Amino acid sequence: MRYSRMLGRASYEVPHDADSVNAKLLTQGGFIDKVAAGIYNHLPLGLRVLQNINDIIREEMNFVQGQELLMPALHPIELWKQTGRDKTMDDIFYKTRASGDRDFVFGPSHEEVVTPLVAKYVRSYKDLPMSVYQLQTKFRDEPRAKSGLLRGREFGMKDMYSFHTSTEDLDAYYEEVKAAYLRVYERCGLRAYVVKAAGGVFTDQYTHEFSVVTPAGEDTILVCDACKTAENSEIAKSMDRCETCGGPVKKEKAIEAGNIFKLGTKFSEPCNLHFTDKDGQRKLVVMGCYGIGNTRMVGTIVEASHDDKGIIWPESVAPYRVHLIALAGKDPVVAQRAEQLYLELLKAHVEVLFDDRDDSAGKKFTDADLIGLPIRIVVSARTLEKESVEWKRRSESEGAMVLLQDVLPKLIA
RNA sequence: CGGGGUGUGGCGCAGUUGGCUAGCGCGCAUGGUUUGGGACCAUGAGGCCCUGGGUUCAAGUCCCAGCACCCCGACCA
Repeated sequence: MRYSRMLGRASYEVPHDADSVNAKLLTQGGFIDKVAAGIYNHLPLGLRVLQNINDIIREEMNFVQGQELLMPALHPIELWKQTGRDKTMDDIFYKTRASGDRDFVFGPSHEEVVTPLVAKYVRSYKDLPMSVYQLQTKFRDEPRAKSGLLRGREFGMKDMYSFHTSTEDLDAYYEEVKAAYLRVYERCGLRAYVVKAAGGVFTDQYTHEFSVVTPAGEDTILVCDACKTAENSEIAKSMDRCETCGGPVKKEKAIEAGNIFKLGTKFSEPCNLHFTDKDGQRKLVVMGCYGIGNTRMVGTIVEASHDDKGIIWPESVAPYRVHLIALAGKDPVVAQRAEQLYLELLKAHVEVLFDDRDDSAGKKFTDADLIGLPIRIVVSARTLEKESVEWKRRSESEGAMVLLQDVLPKLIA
């Protein structure tokens, strides 16, 4: 991508309403744009990050036999009346009235949609277990949207729902998903811990949260590095030994980046989701649900991975791998060699952002640091004297010269 | 939903006890000089001063109401 053509540009001015590191850096870097409190445009650069995260999530959900589908964002209120959550979740609904005075809500979650859906197809124990997921936009009228992408009123979420013949089967699957979640965070460059949680509007018990350690976190957790588990400090007051393995614990600030619930028959009952078991008896399907806020992940990664100059994207989610900078000035040869290298990388399908603007070196370096792509490659008169480029990683302070002819092999290797 | 703060070109801000043509920096456009860590000079474009009422000869400025955004609480992926 040519930076001169891209929608969204780096800015030195800090938005006056940027209330957190992720809001500030993502806005200045041209990744997101605020439309209203908790509602954002995901610009081309930001969407690429989100898509990379989505790809990782998809791979891990597919690995645990999740099947991707897509449910609607608009729900007839009747679906929610079935479970009574039209009342209990009333305060977070965005509602709308369609012609004929029919009421709809913008889905804050999808149990009320997925359970009747699955009930249309599941008849026998032979149809179970089964699990489906989607990447969808959720709408929740948060009393206080804030912190950039960390708490929105409209936000992206991967929600998966699993269906089982017994609690034992659910328990086993739950552990598989827990492991898959930890892989998602690890692949996104985050240190996450499993935290036992108290539940919420979804269920009374059996829930775990995934907390990512970062100073910007709102929660304080007590973590155990030995077994990767943690306790919320509100629940486990002055604990100094890990409950699970007895190892030492330490206090950390953390962001909740996902959670999983054992729903049991809470939804299968009101939604009439039954199956016929081996013994010929009609029984309720046992359910679990599993959520990761994918848009929140974008913000979380920035909170966890930045310095005073800007974002430092982990390679796995970076919007482009290479930031190619041409310091050509009025020298047509430098411009041409940089252009040549850009085309060569493009042809080899290297994800490259090419700063082809007619701007000073300082501005280009500053912008590159802000945007935070993993590898910065500079082509200038100085580097070309040695038939080379300067190659510098965002995570390191010093670069090195690399021969032009070695650039592509080094990237592909 | 309680308490506090802010609203002025695209962005960040200033604007005196109400007063005359609403400023500054960044960005943008044109020309020129520059080019390895946020370049410089010149010229120029761009403004329902959040909205609606009111007070006044006169409102960006004062009063009332509303809306939006931010902060602190209660709630959450």
